[in-house]
Amino acid sequence: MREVIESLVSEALRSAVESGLVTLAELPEPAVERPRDPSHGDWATSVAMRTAKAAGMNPRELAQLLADAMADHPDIDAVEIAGPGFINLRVSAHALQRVLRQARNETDRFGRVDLGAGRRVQVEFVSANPVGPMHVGHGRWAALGDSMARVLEYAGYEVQREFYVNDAGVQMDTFAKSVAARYLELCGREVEFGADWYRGAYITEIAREILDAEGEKWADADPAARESYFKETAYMQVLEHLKHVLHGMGVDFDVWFSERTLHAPGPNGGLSEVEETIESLRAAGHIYEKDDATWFASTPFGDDKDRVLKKADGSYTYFAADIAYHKDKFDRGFDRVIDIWGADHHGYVKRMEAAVAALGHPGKLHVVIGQLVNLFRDGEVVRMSKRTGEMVTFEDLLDEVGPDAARYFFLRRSTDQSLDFDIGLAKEQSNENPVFYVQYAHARICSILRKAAGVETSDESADASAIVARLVSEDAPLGLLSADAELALMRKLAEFPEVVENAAVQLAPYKLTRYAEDLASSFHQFYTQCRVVDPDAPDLTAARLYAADATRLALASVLALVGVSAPERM
RNA sequence: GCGCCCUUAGCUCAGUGGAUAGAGCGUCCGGCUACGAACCGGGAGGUCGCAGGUUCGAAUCCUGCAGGGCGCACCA
Repeated sequence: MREVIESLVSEALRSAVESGLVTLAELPEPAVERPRDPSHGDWATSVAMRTAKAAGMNPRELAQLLADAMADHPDIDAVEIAGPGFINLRVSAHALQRVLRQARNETDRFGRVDLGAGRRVQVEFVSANPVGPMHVGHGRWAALGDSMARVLEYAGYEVQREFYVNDAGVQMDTFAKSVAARYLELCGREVEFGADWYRGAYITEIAREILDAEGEKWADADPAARESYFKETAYMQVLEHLKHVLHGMGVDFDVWFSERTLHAPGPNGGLSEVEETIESLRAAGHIYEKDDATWFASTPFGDDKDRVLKKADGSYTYFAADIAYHKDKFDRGFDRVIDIWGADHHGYVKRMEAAVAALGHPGKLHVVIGQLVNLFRDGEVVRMSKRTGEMVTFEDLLDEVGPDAARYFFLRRSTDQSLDFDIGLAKEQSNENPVFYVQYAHARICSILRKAAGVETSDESADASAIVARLVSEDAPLGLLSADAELALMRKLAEFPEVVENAAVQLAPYKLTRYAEDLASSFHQFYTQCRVVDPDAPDLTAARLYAADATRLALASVLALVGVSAPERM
């Protein structure tokens, strides 16, 4: 619809200039917007005010000239000049009926836009260290990344979801030592704990599982062999656990990328990817040696200071591996790479962008910073402490509130806003809970359809699509839909493609939950004001069933983008 | 000290340089003998943190200040 309005305004400007009524050196942007106040119509343009000075006219005079040129379009019902020179446009019922038909005919493709044109984009998210359970922040980033991927797919991109596994480095050694120590304890041995070792209860659980499976045979084994075995075994257990928990919320990754592969020697004992990456940066003149270390000159790309890649002791920094990882991503042919990081990593953004630019892909990396989650229970802050092990994990939360509520709540706020998550509210099946509000609208529509078809709600064999196939007719007289609530519902449905586009462009899935609530609200109002099934008015019933079904499909689509189920009964 | 994010109704938050700044919750008042009341309608509630600037026009852009969060490693 936006395109229609924009071309309408541009056309009016062009013809005004061509006919000599207005003198302008160049045609301005149409400056089309959605008025905040519905009484100002469906669309408005401020182009007359922006252009008045250049045209040497007063804004209202110019506006009137343009308005006259737009009034005859079949999608436009009314054109008004308002305030200092706004041109307000009201969309015709004819155009709104076309939207209803689109929603019905395009079903689960309604609202798709082609921003991506098949370009390949990778979304990397969660990437929790494989040494312990995920916290609720990881849950938020999981919901965020997956929904972003869904909406990008809907917007015409080819999307890959990836999880970067930090399975190299000292934390893995610490992890192995910690598990081994608990194992020895379980075998009744005296052990001494390092100050920085992991002490969570899950460490003991992993140790116990190894004990149960293998007995005490590792107690007297060579310490190095024991640690190495425990590292791999515990790592695999944690990795499977991560996959399991994420899958429980409907998040499945295409690729689990191991950091170790970046350090492994290349074919025939050649350079590792990390080494290769440094050499290619060196060839491009971005590397120098100082104080026995190898440095990346990141400041020319906007970083605060240069960064060490290879330390004086010969080992590589995490950053070096991360550059190699991003080189690997671009070598795999992605046109665009999106990383979702926790707020505690935001200081890292500049250097990573610098590295990507130095690799020859400036501007192709987009880092989204996800703010943290504060847990509440019925209004009280849930205090958590890693030290005491007093902690609500992502898995705990998912078990308690379920995947629909978890995903929905995680996506209700903009990314750069920290999130207050109230466990009590998420579980509540009441009008205070927005998940239920939206799902209820969907279930209610399905109920109406069952009613109209004479199907009992208890009859589980009849699903909505089957009922609709024989109940809702393409010939429905949509011209009968003229009540305020009916038109408002149609207008809200017409917004869906714009919402998808905004959510995709701005990488902002929270726009979807907002829209879902708006659409549900428009439907509930329609339901209250307009009786759908009325045996005395078969034509009106047919038209309203058509509108209800279009809404059902749009609600299902937006919930699918959020990753939340659309139940037919609740 | 430096950098990034945040500050909008009692609470939680929307708001693309546009018109009288919105929503949900809470609060007060109403609506089921018709399709699901897990719903709907109405009222009260604001110094958009503060101060300058930019312009036809600023919650939005720029500068400074205050408050809050998070970072500033040859850690990962």
